[in-house]
Amino acid sequence: MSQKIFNTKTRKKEVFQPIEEGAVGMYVCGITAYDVCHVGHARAAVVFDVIFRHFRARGYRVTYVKNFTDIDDKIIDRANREGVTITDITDRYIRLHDEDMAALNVLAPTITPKATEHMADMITLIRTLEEKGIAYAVDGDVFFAVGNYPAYGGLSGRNLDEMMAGARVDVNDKKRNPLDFVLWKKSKEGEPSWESPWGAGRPGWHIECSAMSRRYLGDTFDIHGGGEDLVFPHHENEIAQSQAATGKPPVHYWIHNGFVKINAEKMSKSLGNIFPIREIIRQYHPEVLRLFMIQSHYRSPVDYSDTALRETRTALIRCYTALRQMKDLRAQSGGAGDAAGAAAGGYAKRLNDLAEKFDAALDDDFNTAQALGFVFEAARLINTVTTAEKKMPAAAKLAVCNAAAARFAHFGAVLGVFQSDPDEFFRADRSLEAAKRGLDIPQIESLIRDRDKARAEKDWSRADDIRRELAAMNILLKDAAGETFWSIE
RNA sequence: GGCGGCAUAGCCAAGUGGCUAAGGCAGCGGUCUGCAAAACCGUUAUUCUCCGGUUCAAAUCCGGAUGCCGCCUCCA
Repeated sequence: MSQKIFNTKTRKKEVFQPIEEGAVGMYVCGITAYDVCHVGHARAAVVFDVIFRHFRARGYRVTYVKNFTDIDDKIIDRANREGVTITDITDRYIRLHDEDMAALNVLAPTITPKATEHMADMITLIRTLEEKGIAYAVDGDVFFAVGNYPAYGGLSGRNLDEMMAGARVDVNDKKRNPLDFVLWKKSKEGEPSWESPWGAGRPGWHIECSAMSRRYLGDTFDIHGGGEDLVFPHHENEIAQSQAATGKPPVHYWIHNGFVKINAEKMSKSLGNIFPIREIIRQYHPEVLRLFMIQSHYRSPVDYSDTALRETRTALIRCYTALRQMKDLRAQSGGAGDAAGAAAGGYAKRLNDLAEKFDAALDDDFNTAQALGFVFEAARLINTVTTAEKKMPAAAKLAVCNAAAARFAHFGAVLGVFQSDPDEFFRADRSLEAAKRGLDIPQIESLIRDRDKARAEKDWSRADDIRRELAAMNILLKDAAGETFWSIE
């Protein structure tokens, strides 16, 4: 089974052919470090994290580069407003970014370069373009001449004439063509600047990615990713710069993730509907947000809402419930179990089939939604064995659970979910929900103890009174063999 | 104005030429249970926005209509 990838450049699903057998070079546009990360960043991060994880699970050696843009107008604005240096700003938001990513179980990329640490690479690239007559300097600024690069527009499916007709381009007297874009920008008084052959200035936005991807992955590499909004102009310009400089196409496969909408509206500062990751995970377990992202295909738009997250939480609880049953069963009866018994029920084979289908779904353009379907089927299978199967011998159940545990470890490792111990997960979930509703956990647990006592004495009416009292607080009780399990809502 | 995408059950969401149209949430009936809950079983789209066409065969391909959305300006 070969990997397939939808390539933005050709708008087709293509069979992935790595440049070097068994290896993948992947560059993804990271954040501009001037504010905290929001749901949109979470989606991009999770999407490419799963791609990274899947490639590794399939045995590829992956070099995953994700940059930080740490010099930019927005950063300068913020630094000026706060009266601090741009490094104060970028250090702060890179740190917060790293915290958020860790919370979401996003693996650290192989290399996380910063623009400001690659000035020499950028200047070299711009000089090359200048020497080739594709860039021109005017009064300390350097522009890329789109007219001298005939393939311009190849990624986004536009051509120069159409764009000229569109006319929504900014007016700048220095540019020869309104569509020319800046490679190097002369610094104004008091702005951060770097020395260059064109005087003190700073790089344009697009050049950093051309320079850094080339530095770490070479003139041509396998995969370049980012949000769909980056297709034009950012990635279009990146291709133009790189290819004009090196004479080679920089990227074989372009992957772009879809946007997150908020309650069916575009997320924007003016609508005030930006949800920072750190705010969301105060309300929901981080795996809820993560599962929410992988429930749909990475290219479709997703609509974020509290209702959607609540439903996702219920689905995640379903999985953790299965994992908890499995854990309990394995704890009660240790050992290898009866493999023949597991095989007899057909369970071992079904688990095996599901695991194969799971991997195949991800091979097909990273279809996490489809893969998740098989995960839920596996969860049902576990529940059947642990709770519904009445006549199955314990040793056979144990063997199924052992096999299922290995499968779930794989699902979890690739999707980046199910990373908590089930008891830990429910504890965290209860405490989040209790905090949201202002409920007092020790008080709840004391009521449950009272009820357990009443039940032991077969005082059913007292037990039911307590159940009703707790139900009024949205507390749900589940009487199990030894103890009463509870959850909120 | 230019470029592109999407339309599948009450809701979310896979499926892109041919087995019974995944899966999740919600609902209903049952099993289990002191009562519950969870779990399991069954059930909820004879049909994939609409109209034409291609084909032995289409949700899936082609043409058209309608509706929604994104990009073209900083943006994951």
